[in-house]
Amino acid sequence: MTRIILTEFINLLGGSMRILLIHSDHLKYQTKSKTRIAEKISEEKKKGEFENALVVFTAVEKEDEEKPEEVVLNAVKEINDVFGNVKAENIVIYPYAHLSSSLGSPEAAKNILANLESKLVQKNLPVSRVPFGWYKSFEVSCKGHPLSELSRSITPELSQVEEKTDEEKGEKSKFFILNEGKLIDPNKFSYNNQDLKKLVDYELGRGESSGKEPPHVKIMREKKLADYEPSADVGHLRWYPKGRLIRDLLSDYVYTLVTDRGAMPVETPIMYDLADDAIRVHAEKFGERQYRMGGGKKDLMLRYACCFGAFRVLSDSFLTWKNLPVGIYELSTYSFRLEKKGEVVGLKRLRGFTMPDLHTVCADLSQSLEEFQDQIEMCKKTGEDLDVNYEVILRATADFMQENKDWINHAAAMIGKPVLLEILPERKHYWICKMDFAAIDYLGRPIENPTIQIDVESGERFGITYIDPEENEHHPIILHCSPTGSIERVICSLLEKSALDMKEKAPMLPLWLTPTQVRIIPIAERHLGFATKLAEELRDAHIRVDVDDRPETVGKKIRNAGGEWAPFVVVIGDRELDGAELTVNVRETGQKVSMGLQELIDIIRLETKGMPYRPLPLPLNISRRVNF
RNA sequence: GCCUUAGUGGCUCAGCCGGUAGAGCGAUACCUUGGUAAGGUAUAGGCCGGGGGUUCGAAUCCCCCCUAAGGCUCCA
Repeated sequence: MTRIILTEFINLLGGSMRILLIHSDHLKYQTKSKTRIAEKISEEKKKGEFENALVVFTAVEKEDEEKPEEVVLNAVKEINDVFGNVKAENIVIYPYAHLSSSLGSPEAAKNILANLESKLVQKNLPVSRVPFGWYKSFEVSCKGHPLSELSRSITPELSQVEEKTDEEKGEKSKFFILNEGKLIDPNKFSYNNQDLKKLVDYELGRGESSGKEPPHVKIMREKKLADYEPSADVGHLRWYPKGRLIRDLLSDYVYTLVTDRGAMPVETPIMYDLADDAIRVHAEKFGERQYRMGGGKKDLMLRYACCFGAFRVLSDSFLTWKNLPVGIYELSTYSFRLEKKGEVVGLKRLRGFTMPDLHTVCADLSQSLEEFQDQIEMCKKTGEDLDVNYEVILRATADFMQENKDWINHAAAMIGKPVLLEILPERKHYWICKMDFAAIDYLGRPIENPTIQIDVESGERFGITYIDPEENEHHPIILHCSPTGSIERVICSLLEKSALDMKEKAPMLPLWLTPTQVRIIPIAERHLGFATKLAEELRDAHIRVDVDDRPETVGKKIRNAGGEWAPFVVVIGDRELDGAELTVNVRETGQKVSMGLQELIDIIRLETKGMPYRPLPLPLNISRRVNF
């Protein structure tokens, strides 16, 4: 690992002292033989071992010879800063010529390093220096935390330290609250909406952490929706019938939502050949976070979204201006992202997840902006249908912002409440503008759900073209949109919301997503026949119903029905047998209501109107049900 | 990936200065045929996360690994 980083680092050429800082559990070295430029050392310096050490691999370059004092001062400052941050116990200066391709003279280097050592000693720091000019064997074990590997170029300019980590950091984004066309400093905005405040706090990196477990994890297991699968990789779930039902209903929902608006469903492979240049370049942006597959002759990666499949379909299609805009939709069962282990949590962050992915090909920017607005409406609608509150972040590059101020204002106004606006100084990724919708979880942290992005790179990269009325070829602009965000995160949001509700009322899922909509409880065995007949009628009316036929007390069966969040519970005894109305326990209100069967059917039909339906894929009788 | 904490019947947990593995819920059987949030009795169920070590003896002590939660970082 260390070797890889060293090699990469050498490629960052320039002129100035090069240091590579490794916070290590231990460093061990042993001198082997002298070179011509070896410094004289005592016997005890010939080997050394250090625990919890900040190892400073250092190369002195030609340029440093001009202003050695300044270089040393700046290096001392930098090393001291990092030392304080990582809380190491030792500092070890390790001459490492291979960091530079423009080395200074050995004499100058020896002086600078010795000087560096003595300056650090003056600051009472526990510093040691490894001998210069010897061939040495060494062993270093890197701790691996975020600050444990840093590389720096130290220049002679006073207190100017050029930071060169793996990721070149440019200018920072600017954040505003955008409300009714006005930009307001997030720190000065008076928040009526606590969810927006939580989102802003989190985005600006000052969300407080309560150290609690997100409640949806417990609920998803308790309700037998899903569970971890220990025999798979971390972050891959097994889904039980009730969870699978909810997933299927959500899939049906998004399918209808997008196809109603003209998108065409496709299905594409889950793995791609990295020999394809476009795929490789696009995939490289995802860096370490891809699942790779070897085995055969090909180097394959598992898809992290449907982009590749959609782009390949589009680039092989013959598109004309008459076709545009055109949407291609796919539900990625599954998408794969090799998230870091510590980042994987419940339904919120997975390595294998299901993402509705809509790609819309637009002729030009103005067409894409129009489509974008339609998609804002679509995303808003999902929040209403799922009964989840979204807060919105609008992100744009400075250029885009400049040229499309009115549109930005209009897009924000469509949300109908203040939104967080991030302005990026320059384009970092493939998009120039995106809108993210986030639900806020029980612990006040965002769950990133729907998203819309304007992609200005992929058209060209993947060779997607269309013909305009004059028969000229153009690369289109492509919108990426997930109207709900990943199916798992939707369920996550619903469960987190129910945990919040629990403080005030009985938690439940939206009626159209609830596995058991009506639970029928016969009091004694002689009521079972009537109960079953009733259940069959409800089932024929496309209502998910079951019968608790177990020989238990009514009290216990009521309690169990509550535990399953059944929105309607009907108790059947002699009174009902005699033709009286049904007594229905309504979970939402906690009331017992008398009504006829048809009335119950109508209530449910009305509340689930326009939403997808699937039958309950479980035995009608609870006694026959598998306990997962 | 790193730091911290945890892993004991299906679930929630007790036991943990080493000496035969416990409870409640759930499951099964029987009794009870009941009217709105746990009826009664009995029974079964455990490689104490995995591997190695220390010891006459390990759920318990030590080391490594796996898994989970929290934190750091990150979701292009």
